[in-house]
Amino acid sequence: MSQQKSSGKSDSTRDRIILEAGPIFASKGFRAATVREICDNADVNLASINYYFGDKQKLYFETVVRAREMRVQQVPPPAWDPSTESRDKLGLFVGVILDRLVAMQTEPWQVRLLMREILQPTEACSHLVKEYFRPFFESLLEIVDEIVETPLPQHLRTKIGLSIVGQCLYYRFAAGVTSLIIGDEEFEENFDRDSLAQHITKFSLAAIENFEREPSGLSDRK
Amino acid sequence: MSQQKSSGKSDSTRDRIILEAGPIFASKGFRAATVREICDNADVNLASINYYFGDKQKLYFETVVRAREMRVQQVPPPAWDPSTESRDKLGLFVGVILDRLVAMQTEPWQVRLLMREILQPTEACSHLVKEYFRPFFESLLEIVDEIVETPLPQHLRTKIGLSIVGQCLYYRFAAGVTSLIIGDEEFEENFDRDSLAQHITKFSLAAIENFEREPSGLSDRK
DNA sequence: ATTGTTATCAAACGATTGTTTAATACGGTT
DNA sequence: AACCGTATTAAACAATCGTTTGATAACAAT
Repeated sequence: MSQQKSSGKSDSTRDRIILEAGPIFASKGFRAATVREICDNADVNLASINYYFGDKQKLYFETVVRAREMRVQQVPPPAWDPSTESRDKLGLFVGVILDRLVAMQTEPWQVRLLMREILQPTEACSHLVKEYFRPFFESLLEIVDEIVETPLPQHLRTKIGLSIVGQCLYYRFAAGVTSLIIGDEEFEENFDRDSLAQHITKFSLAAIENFEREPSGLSDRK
Repeated sequence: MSQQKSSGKSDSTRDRIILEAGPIFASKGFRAATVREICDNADVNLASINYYFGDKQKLYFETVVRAREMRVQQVPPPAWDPSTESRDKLGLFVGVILDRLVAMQTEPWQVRLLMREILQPTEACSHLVKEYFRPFFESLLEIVDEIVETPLPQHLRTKIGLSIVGQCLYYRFAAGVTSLIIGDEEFEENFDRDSLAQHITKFSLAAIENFEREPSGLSDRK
C-alpha cells in the first residue's frame, strides 16, 4: 500500500498515465476504456494505475479535473476593454463557448471528456460545476443584464442564458446527427465556427431586444 | 442456426426481450448492458438473444427502431386546423419536441435510447434520420417559412430551425448539470414543461421577427 | 403414434476485465 | 557497502463478458 509523496515533483509516470488516459476515456467512456490499453499507450506497467491512483475510478476523476484545466488554458476567457458594447461582449462570449466546449472541427479529448460529464454527471461533475460551469454561466448572465435595460426576474434571466448556451451546445451534442439531417456538404460549408457564432449572437440579441414586444400567452396545447 | 419464421405472429418471447432490453440499453448503454441482465429481467434463457436476434448488436438495432415507433405513438404529432396562426403552430411544435424528446420530469427509456443515438450515432441512427428526424425537422422549417414574410436563404432557414431545436434539446442533454448549476429547487420550480415551451417559443418568435432589424456584422474575435 | 420443426434449457467455452501479489530494480542516505 | 523507501515488473487471480453447444421440451402435421 505504498504511495508516492504528493509533492509537486515532476512525476513523469503519473502524468503520462493521465495524459494517455484522457483521450481513451474521452472517446470510449469510463467503462469501455481498459486499464490495459491505457497502460500500453503510456508505456507503463499494468499495475501502475492502481499504484498511483488506487483504482480506475480515481484515475478517471483526476483526468476530468485535468481536462478542464487544460481546456481553460487552451481557450482563454473573453477579454474586452471598458468601452466595449454589451452586444459585442455577447458575441465574444458566444465565441468562447464555441471554442471551448463545442470546438467545431477539431474535437480535442478534453472537450469530449467534459461533454461526457455534462451528459452523464458523475462525482467529478459537481467539482466541474463549482470550479467552472457556475461562474462561467454567471458571467454570461451579467452580460445579459447589461443588454436589457430593466432588471429581469431571476428565472427569466436564467432561461435566456440557457437559451444562448443551448444553441451553442447543440452543435456539440448533435453534430453527428445534424450532418446526417442536413447533409455533409452543407454542414461543412455554412456551419463553421464564425458563421455559427454570428448567427447565435444575432438570433439571441434579436430575441432579447424584442422580448417585451412579444405577447407572452400563446395557446395551450391539447 | 434455426430461426423462427418472420411472420407477424405474437412472439411473446421475442417481444419481451426487446421491451426489457430497451430500459437497460437506455440507462447503461450498449456495452455496459449485459445479455445476462436482459435475459434475467425478461425471464428468458441466456441463449435466447442469440437465437432470436443473432447477436447482441442486432438486438440493439431492433430496440432502437422500436423505441422510435413507441415514442411517436406515445406523443402524437401536433395538430391544428387551417385557421391556426403560424405563431401558434410554432408553440405547438415546440411542445411536441419537449414532450417527445425532452420529456421533462419522466424519462422514458425510449427517449434515453434515442438520445444515445443522437449523441453517438451508430448504424441505427441513419435509419432514425431517414424515418424520423429529417421529416420532423422539415416540418418545423415549414412553420418558420410561414412566420417570416420573405423567403430565407437555405442556410439561414436551417440555422433558425436548429436554434429552436437546440434550445429544446439542451434540457434533455444537460438536465443533470443544469440542476447542479442553478439549484434543484429553482429548476423544479420554474423549469417545468409548460414554462419552457412558452419561453422557447416566445424567445424564438422574438428572434425571428426582429431578425432583419439586427445588424449582421458584430466585431470579430481576436 | 411418429416425425420434424421450433423453442427452451443448463452448462460450458474462450476471451477480457480490474485488481492483487510477490519479486526485483532503482536511487539516495548512512 | 549496507540499507531502505520508492518504483517497476511479470504473473496470476477472481470475476464477468458474449457466444456456442448439445440435449430436451413443446407442439403441429402426417
